[in-house]
Formats: sequence, C-alpha cells, structure tokens
Amino acid sequence: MNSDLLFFCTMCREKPLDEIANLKCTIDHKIKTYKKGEYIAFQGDHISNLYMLSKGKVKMEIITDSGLSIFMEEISAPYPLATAFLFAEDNCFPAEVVALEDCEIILISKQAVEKQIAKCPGFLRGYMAFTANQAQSLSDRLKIFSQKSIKAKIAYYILQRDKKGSFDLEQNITSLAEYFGVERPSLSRAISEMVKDGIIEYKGGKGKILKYDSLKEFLE
Amino acid sequence: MNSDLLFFCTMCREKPLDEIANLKCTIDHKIKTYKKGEYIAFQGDHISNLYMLSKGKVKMEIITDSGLSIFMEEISAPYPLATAFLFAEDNCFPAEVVALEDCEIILISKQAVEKQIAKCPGFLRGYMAFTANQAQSLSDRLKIFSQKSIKAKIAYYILQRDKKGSFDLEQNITSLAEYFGVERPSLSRAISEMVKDGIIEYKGGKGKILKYDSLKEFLE
DNA sequence: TATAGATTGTAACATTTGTTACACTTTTGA
DNA sequence: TCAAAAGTGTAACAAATGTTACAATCTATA
Repeated sequence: MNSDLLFFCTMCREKPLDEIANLKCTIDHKIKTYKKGEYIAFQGDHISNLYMLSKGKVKMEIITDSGLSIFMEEISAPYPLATAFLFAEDNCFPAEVVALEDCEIILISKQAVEKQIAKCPGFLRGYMAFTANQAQSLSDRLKIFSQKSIKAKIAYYILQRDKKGSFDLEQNITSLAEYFGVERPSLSRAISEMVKDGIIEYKGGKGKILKYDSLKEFLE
Repeated sequence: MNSDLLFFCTMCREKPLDEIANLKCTIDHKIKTYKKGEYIAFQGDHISNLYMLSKGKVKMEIITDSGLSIFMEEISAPYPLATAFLFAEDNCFPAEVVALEDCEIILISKQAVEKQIAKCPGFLRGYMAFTANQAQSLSDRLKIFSQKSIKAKIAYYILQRDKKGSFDLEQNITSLAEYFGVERPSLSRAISEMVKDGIIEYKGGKGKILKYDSLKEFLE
C-alpha cells in the first residue's frame, strides 16, 4: 500500500478503493522514517503536524515528572497519532512516542490539514468521523465502566445488544472481561449466577433475556 | 447573552469577547424553542444539524429495544449536543433528548457547518478543540477507571499531578470518589492506609509523595 | 486424525470494596 | 454569631471481586 493510498483510506473514506488508487495525493506532506528504538516524539512536544503512522509499530507512554511510566499503549500502522491533540487547546503530545519497529510516518502540517479541510469536504468528513468515532467508543466504554458491579456491566452490555430478547456478546469471555476491566473467572461466575437465577439463558457467546426487570435492577 | 454571541463563544474561541459581541452571525441557522417535557430528538433520529442548546436544560436518555432506560445524563445550556455524532459514521442520535425546562436550540445544518469550517479557520479550530477536549477528558477518565484497585487509582491520579513531590487533589474527597466511581468511605480508607504505610502525607486535599516506588507498584 | 494450544467453567479461599452508622470538622447563609 | 448543612474520617460487618488452580471443551494445524 503506498503512502497516498493509505492516507486517503484513513482520512478520506468517501471514495471507493479503486478510485482512490488512481488519485494523486495533492496534500503537502513529508515522510519521515524512524529506526527501531528511536523517539518519534517526546511528552510535551508541541504538536504542529498530523502524524500518520503508515508503517511499523509504536509505543506511547505517559511518564510522570518523577520519571515513572504510568500508562502505556501500543499502536500499529496504519493509524493516525494524537489526531485529537492537533486541534486541542493544550496541543502537546500527551505521551512519549517510541518506535517499536522501523517506522514510517507521514507528516502533514496543521496548516496543510486546514487547507485540505477547506478544500475537500470528504477530507473533513474523514477527519471528523475518525475523531468522532474515537470519542464515541471511549464514551461507550466509560458507560460500561461506570456500572459498578459486574452483573450491572453485563446487564448494560446485553441490554444494549438486545434483539427481540436475544443477544450476542460479539466477543469471547476473555476479551469481554478485559473490556469490562474485570477478571475472567469473575465474569464467568457472574454469568453463571445470572443463568442459575433464571435471568438469562447463555451458551457459547449468545443468549436470551428471560427477566428484563431483574436486569434493569442491576443498573446504576 | 444573545444567540449569536453564545454561538461564537462556544465554537469560535479565538476572538476576544468584546470583539465577538460586535460580530454579526453570518452562519445560516434556525432557532427552535421547546416547552418543558417536549421531545427534542428521538433515539435513532438521523442527525443532520448541529444542535446548540442555548437556553434551558435537557435530559439525554438511552432506551433499549425493550423500552428500558439504561443511561441518563443531564445537560445545561450553553452546550452543543451530540457534536461528535454529526460527523460520525453512524450519525444517529444515540439517545432521546427531552426538555427538562423550556429550551432554546440553535440548529445549524451539516452543510452550513461544513461551509463555515471551510470559510473560517477559527470556527474549525473551535469545533475541533471542542471534540478534542471532550475526547481527551473521556480518555483521562478511562485511564483512571482502568486502574483496578482504589489505591491504584489514587496512585495514578496523584502521580499525574506530581509537582516536585507535592500534589493537590483539586477537588474534595466526595467528588473525587464519584470521579473514580467508588464509594467515599472506601476512598477515605484507602488514603488513610497509604498515609499509615508512610507512602504519602495527606491533609485537606493536598499532600506529599514519600515513596515513589510503592506508588508505582500499585499501577496496572 | 491427533495433538498442542487457547478458551471456558468451576471451586475454595484471600482480599478488596461497599454499606451503614456515627462523631467530628468545616463551610454556608440567615 | 449561630445554626444548619455539607464534608470528612473511622469502624464493624456484609458483599463482591480477585486469585489460583484444575479439568473440560473447543480450535487450529501438522
């Protein structure tokens, strides 16, 4: 996948892929490469470019004043880095970015991004859709987390996916436990208890809701 | 505060207030008013306008297929509603919006928003800054929630605010407990134990970090 | 098909957190 | 200035969740 293509795929989703392949990227950009282990950005760096990770894998790490690492996340290409921060009030990198493999990054200046947004509504929609979807999934996850008990999380999750009394967890118990921020055996146990209490049926990732009222009582 | 002013204050933050006051709002918009109890939007409605709540207070409520309310949030003017969703892939209202008081809403069509964004970089920055800041605070909160134990949440929170060995909680214990999603006495107890163990000093919202290593051990 | 690896359910026990109640302090507003 | 309200720390006990271990099942691949 060449860089232009990648760029259009990620940021300008309105055109079909074959059409994109024939487009010439007219956006002013630079391409930088980093060797494994190199720093791509330091925490607190002013963000004046859009960073599109086009090849490789990076680690973003939040370091405190005293040098302790308190948060870490790995990101694989293709993915834009810190998109939200480019336009945020405090437009500094919130974390250090280190190349975990050899990486290629497409840099587009804030001015170029603004120019492109003004020129191409598709680019605007792509950029907005990206940050919007990101905010949306953060907010979804936060709603799950704000349910205090595991059974409440389950109730919230399956009620959201309720299709005429049936639900599909859409992922295995191990991942779901991680998504909920709880231990797998604890989630397993909670589901078992809800089945035993006749509130739901459950088998192999899918199930049925038997008592809506009981589920509702777990919430909030 | 007139509607134009409100609009510029919220979405176009680059100009000083006195300058804003003299501006004429050239953005194509409609103003709608709703009586207390009226529905402003239904869950699933297609979002084709930016909704600026300029007066009043609304309730956003997520209702499941089966009619259960599983999430609720109150929003007071001035505040834009569902900004992220206007450009999201699934651009439907995620919740019902009901007027809790008599409300006024400024409606700006997606086309008008795009036009304005293309025309006025300040508007773009305002819009982006808003969604970006929103995403940022969601993400901050999610990091706290993803720390499993209360002491880990405390450790993460104060390390983030560490200024040369001192920290300031910036809010009272009651609010902080709510922010963490735990009970107040539980938070109180956890802090007391950390003080007793000589890990931190604490008094009236402020404190000092005595053992960085012990704090670090709580994380993740 | 056979087999190694991943996923799942379950159990017993340890640990953490929630719950409730109360006394004490600080803040607020009349 | 005083009384009421809000905020705080603490304790004892209940409840929920984590931890660890193991066996059963499913899945992918040689």
